[in-house]
Amino acid sequence: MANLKDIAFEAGVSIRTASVVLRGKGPESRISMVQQKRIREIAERLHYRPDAAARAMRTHRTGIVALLLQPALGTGHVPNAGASSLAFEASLFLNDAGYSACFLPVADVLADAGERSAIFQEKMVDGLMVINSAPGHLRSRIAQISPNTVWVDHNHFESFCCIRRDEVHAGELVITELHKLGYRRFLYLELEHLRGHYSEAGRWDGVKRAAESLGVTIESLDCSYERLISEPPDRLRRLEPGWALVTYDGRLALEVIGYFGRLGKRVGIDFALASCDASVELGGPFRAVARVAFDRVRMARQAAQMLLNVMGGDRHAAPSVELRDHWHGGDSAPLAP
Amino acid sequence: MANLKDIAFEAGVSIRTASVVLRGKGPESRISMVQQKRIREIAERLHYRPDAAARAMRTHRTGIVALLLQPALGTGHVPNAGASSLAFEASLFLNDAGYSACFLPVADVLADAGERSAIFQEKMVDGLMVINSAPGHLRSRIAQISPNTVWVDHNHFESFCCIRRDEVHAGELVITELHKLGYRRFLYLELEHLRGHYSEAGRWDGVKRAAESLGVTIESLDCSYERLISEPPDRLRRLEPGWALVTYDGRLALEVIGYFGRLGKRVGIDFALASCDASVELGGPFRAVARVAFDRVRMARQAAQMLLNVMGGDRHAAPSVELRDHWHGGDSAPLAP
DNA sequence: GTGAAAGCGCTAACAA
DNA sequence: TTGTTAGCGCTTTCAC
Repeated sequence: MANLKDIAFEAGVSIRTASVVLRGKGPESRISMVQQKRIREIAERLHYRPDAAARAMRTHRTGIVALLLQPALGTGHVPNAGASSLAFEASLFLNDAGYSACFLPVADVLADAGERSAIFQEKMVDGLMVINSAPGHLRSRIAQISPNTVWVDHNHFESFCCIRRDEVHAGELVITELHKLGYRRFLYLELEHLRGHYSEAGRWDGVKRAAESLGVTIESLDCSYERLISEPPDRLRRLEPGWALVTYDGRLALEVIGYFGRLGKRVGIDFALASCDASVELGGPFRAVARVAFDRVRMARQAAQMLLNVMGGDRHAAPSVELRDHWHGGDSAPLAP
Repeated sequence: MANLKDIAFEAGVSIRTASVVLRGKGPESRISMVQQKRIREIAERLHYRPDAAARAMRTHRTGIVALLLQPALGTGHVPNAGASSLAFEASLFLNDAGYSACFLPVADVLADAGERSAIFQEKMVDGLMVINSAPGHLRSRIAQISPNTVWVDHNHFESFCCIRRDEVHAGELVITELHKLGYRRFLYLELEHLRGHYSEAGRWDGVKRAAESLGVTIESLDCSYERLISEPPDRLRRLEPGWALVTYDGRLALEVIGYFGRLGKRVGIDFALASCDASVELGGPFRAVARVAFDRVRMARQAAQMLLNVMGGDRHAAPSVELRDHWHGGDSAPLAP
């Protein structure tokens, strides 16, 4: 495989000239257009491709960032749909800026030194994006890997380099919007086994606070995804008309639809349903379920931009933000009967 | 940040000794245990982390592999659930073998030279895994990037380095199993706008062939995901008892459930349904839908192992395979009435 | 057992 | 406007 020296030799110029031209810095260095064209042609003819390692060694920039993800509950090693779509979208923005994104399980960072992925044992990444994982003792480990870290949708939240959703607002929004539709009694469904993610407390806080300030009835019910099917709680079966079901996330909403569907009950007709989160699970035929919308593309773009700013050396160009979502009426929570 | 020279100086040994010890080759080089321990302690104290770029430059191995993915229809830039879970699982196996996986859109490879991601313009990856994408003119481009390529679930299939599902068998299996349950009339739902993926022809071939050889009735119906909701085909509404619905994939099955659910009809009770593919979309409350199961973890492991073999220099240790799935009865297609 | 030194391919400072 | 050259941090051969 041809290298710069070969190109330079073939073109009868110095290595520097070849390097400058092939990096696109020809104009700045005022190298004649004829030379530039010739050198580029020769490079192409010899199938020249720069050696990323050599460049990285000189410039102390690898062009690689790591996106840390946490496997979803009960799915082996695959992150939940929301986190992975966020990662894919962020990855694209980073690509456009010349970076490549490695997707890695956050557990690797916490592992003992010898067990960690090469990418963490070695000096390899220019930056890090931690997505949607709960463990708290991550910070010091992360700091050792790269000072350029952005925390996305994470419990850890400080003045800079953090971006997440305003979960309390999401909870409040669901209740106030359903209240406008005439609902006065709410049953909030949350996960039985909490992961310790801030959204769990946040959404319930918002829901409860809004219900209290509006003076309406709010009950809560714990349920695991699986139990909704294997032993559906009595409280659900006894649900009377006029009550609105509010779920912690899209997955629970889906389970509810499945549960009632098996009884021949129709969402939005026989019962009202809204979700605090519009994750990808609520796509497909359930895209019209009432919920707080969440623009993951926007969040991904902002997160990527923050990381780019930080890697550019300007931490202060990445002030933390909490994003607010808007209500998406859908058709699963029509006017209260 | 400390480098090998610092460690060697601090320990009063040569750079070579430090290098050998810290790479864990101490025993082979018969370096005294005392020295080894001392050097490792010093490295830890100085927070030594090897420079991946320098190592890569010397060894001509970067430890990076790229996983090429194709965005799903209508989802912006996110691959479908099946492809991404496969990628995540494969990524884990590669991690264990010391590699880090960059997730990249396959479109980058096809882009013009200047538009391609740095990772493809430069010499950066040790290997490539192409997952589930249809474009045919990919091969020559891929060959330029890395000779170490494994094709997963892809139209391209030759003697080595390819792994995919036996789609014809999947189609046959659905029909023969439903036939055993007493069904004699089948309506096959497929996508209206084909992507050109081999599974589209394969599943239909299998379904049709099995139906013909069993001498039963088979009809097919084209439908897009969206149209199933906006303008549901008349043929579906007129579906009589005794017919079994067979869908191309899980997403279509989900749309069917949604469509009938809106009419208050229950899957597995009011109509029979089976899917040729059990993608992640059919998780959650719909995990019991009858289908051909598909063990993506197994496929991911095999694909990763093939890639490792090829990168190890032994292409012949990676013969192509077509994986067969088994039937998963579920509860959506009970004994025919 | 250990050390000295060459060199991987590239960039950038300096020289001409 | 272009060429020369010193390293970046590591691995590895060879000499001791």
